[in-house]
Amino acid sequence: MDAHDEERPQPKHDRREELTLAAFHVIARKGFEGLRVREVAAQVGINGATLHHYFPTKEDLIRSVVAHAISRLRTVMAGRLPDAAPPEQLRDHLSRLFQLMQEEPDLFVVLTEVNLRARRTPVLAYLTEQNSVWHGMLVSILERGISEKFWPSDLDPGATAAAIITLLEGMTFWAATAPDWGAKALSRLERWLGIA
Amino acid sequence: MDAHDEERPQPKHDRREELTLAAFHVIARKGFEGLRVREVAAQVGINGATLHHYFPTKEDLIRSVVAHAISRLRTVMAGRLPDAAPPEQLRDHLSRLFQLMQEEPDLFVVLTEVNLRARRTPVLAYLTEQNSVWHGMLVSILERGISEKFWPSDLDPGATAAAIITLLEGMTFWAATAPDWGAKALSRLERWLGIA
Amino acid sequence: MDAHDEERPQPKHDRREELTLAAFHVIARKGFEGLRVREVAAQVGINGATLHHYFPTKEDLIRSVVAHAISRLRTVMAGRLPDAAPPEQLRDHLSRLFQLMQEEPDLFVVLTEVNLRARRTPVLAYLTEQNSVWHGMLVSILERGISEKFWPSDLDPGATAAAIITLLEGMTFWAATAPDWGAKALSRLERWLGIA
Amino acid sequence: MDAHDEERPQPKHDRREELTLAAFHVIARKGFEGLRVREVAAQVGINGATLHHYFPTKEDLIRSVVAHAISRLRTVMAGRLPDAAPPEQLRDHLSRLFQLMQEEPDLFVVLTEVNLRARRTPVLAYLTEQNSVWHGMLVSILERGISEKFWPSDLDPGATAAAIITLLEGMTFWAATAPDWGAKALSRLERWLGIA
DNA sequence: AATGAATGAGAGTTCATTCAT
DNA sequence: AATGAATGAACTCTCATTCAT
Repeated sequence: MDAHDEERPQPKHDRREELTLAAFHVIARKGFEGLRVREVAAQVGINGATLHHYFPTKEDLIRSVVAHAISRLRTVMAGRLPDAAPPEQLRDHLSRLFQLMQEEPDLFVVLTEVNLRARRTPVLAYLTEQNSVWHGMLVSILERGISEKFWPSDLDPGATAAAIITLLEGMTFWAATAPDWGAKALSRLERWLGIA
Repeated sequence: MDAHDEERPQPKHDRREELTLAAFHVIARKGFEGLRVREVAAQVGINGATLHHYFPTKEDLIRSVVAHAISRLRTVMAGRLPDAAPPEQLRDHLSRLFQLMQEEPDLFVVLTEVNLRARRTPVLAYLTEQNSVWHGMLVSILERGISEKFWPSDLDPGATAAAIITLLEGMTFWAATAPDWGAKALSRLERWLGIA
Repeated sequence: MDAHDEERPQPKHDRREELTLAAFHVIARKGFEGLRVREVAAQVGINGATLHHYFPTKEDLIRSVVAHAISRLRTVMAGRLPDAAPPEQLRDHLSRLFQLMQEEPDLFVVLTEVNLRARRTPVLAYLTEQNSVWHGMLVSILERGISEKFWPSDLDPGATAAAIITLLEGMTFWAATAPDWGAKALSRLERWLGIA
Repeated sequence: MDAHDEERPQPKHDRREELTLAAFHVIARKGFEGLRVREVAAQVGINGATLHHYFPTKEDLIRSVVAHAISRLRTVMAGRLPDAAPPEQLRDHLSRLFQLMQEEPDLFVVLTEVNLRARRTPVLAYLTEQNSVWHGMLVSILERGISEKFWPSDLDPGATAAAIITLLEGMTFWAATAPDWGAKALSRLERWLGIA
């Protein structure tokens, strides 16, 4: 009796999502260089012109992809384990990110593309700010850990946060190419941080 | 017979270099997405059609850019201080790379672009192999350092090399965006490695 | 049975008029070149598809606009002062037309557009015939004026009517651009006709 | 021996002219509404893309057409008979314009199209200024004629010039539709001006 | 009566590449 | 070696129109 209820959950809003995801995967596979609105439309099974019904402009579509990628990342990055000890929080954070890299390498490919593009398209510049937020979050974890004596007081939180981010950022490249190196680099980092 | 040889040292070879460099900078500024052969030609002061005399195909031009970028990198990466102690060698290696990032950020922007592209264009795949060479070089330095008691024997050379590479690779993004963070991350790494 | 008749006087006929007027103003502002059915529909507050309920085709809409413009013109051109002397009739005719130009310049802009288009769209060709009617009307006034000795017998009614029409037609362009020149030209004409 | 000299007088500059003329005729036949760059290119026998080699943009092509039309008009309007008496000058001016209308009705069709468009495209607004120049020229002829007693002193030069322009402007419409009316209107005007 | 979704035909424009000179 | 001219294929985007609901 509710069998056909599932056939179409959100009759029309689906399309925007479908298109965004399709574009997302095209970018992951071919880069911005290889993004063709017609292909995206075709993958969803609609006419190329119809895509413009949902995204007036190619840039609008791209913006939607970027928003999707960032929100996907943010979901995972969101601070968890609020009551745990700082080292535990940090390890949790790193392992969750690493797991995401394994499970959704495309996400990081796209984010890298976007990062590169952000340098020239000011509209996407707020993506760079995202890093500041990330940095701030790590610093606060580290500072708490220092004040709670988990880490020595001569550990510079800012520099350490920068090192963590830099290393993770670098792993992006490897996620697809040489995943084992990524894992090794991460475990090495965790030992340096004393959270292995 | 060699009197007029000095009049024009590399009459035409110059042009290939000029074009390669021009293309290099266009890619750094606008990415592969924004590379137009006409613009490259114009920057050198020749007609777009003439470019095809030197590079029959756009891909040929790109290949030349990639070769240029890699050779530029290799020059700096080439092992120096053969007689120095391993920690010294490692520090020298890192500082030279870092210096290059400061002085020629474009080089790393282009390398990142290429890296991304290498995933889909098999022709450029050999760039990835380059990383293996780099990794091997670091491993050999580390192994020598361990055997000479500069580093503890439980330091995994492979993982540490991976961490170093990953962190440096990640710095690429920051070279232009937040150079100070890069410096901080590097000094943090050097302290971890005990070579600060 | 007619109680609820007053609730909505012309339920749907209104819409046709609304749309016609909206299209009329779009043409006046942007010409045929800039006429978009969607914009017309939006100005009336309905969906673009709905417009096709009232006007199956864009051409149908245009035809309605033309009909509207002509009927508007005809209302003013309709012979008045049937009992007045011919010069009086002529002056009345001219001044009424001139007043219309001042008050509704859009009407003449649209008519000019239509005139231009009529040359290629035979459907609108009957607009040109309209001029014949106009010409005939002027000739009859002039002939009556000659036979009643208001004008000399050597005044060629056909040529004079043609001159009047031509001059008024030319004023169309000026109505918006340089209204004072139009007034001057008209008073000059009236003096030539001895009806100033 | 010089037979093949005539084959190609201006090897390349021809094309711009060819294209301008082709576009000119398309506009005359179908209006701005019906101007398609591909058709223009085809009429000259070149690929649609090649047109952009000469006119980067459709607007550039249109501008060239407008410039052509205006220069064509100016050539004829240029003051001649500098030593003749004012009435003679005026008659010459009118008859030359009328002749042009007969011989090149397309020119006036295009000019009307442009005039209409000038109202919305400010770039073409200088076309309207052209009328001021024309008006000034007529005023100076009339003023000279008045001071030399060819016309009564109560003839308002400004108003008369406006009437002349207006009437000629109106003839534009008729040039193609009903040429005989144009001729009649003109002769009527000449009699009013006493230059018949 | 009204709509959102969808479409096909085409528009202007871009671009790497070719070719005659 | 160098060029201007030319091209074909492709791209994004527009728009009147249709259709199921």
